[in-house]
Amino acid sequence: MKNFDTVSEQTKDFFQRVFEITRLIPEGRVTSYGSIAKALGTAKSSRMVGWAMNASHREKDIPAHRVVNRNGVLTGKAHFNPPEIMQERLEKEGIKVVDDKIVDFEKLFWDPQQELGGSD
DNA sequence: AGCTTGACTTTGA
DNA sequence: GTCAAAGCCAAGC
Repeated sequence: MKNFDTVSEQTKDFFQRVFEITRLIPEGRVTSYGSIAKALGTAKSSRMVGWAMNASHREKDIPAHRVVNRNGVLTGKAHFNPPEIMQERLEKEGIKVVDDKIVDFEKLFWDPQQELGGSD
């Protein structure tokens, strides 16, 4: 098991921001890597967000299962402890998942910028 | 120092 | 609508 202690300080800090937003995701809601990345101002590095989710395993309260790709597909399910956990947790929160895809994804989509910006 | 890989996104055909 | 390729940033070998 590799620790992310080898990553740069800047990257660690980046992870923390991703975790912070991921923790803000309400139950029954989901978001995409790109949206989180954009909320952080690094929309181009959506991969880095996914990478950060890998680091989320060393955290405990990171609802990484609420984070999917832009298609609403559970691309990262294979990276979970038991891969099936991701879908199970989503369904437990009231989210329907069919063929590793979230049903009504656009309706369940949660935009982090909406919370951070507070433009209401 | 250079090439490959990765929980992604966007654009072109 | 789907498929292929490029862009992107950092880590691993």
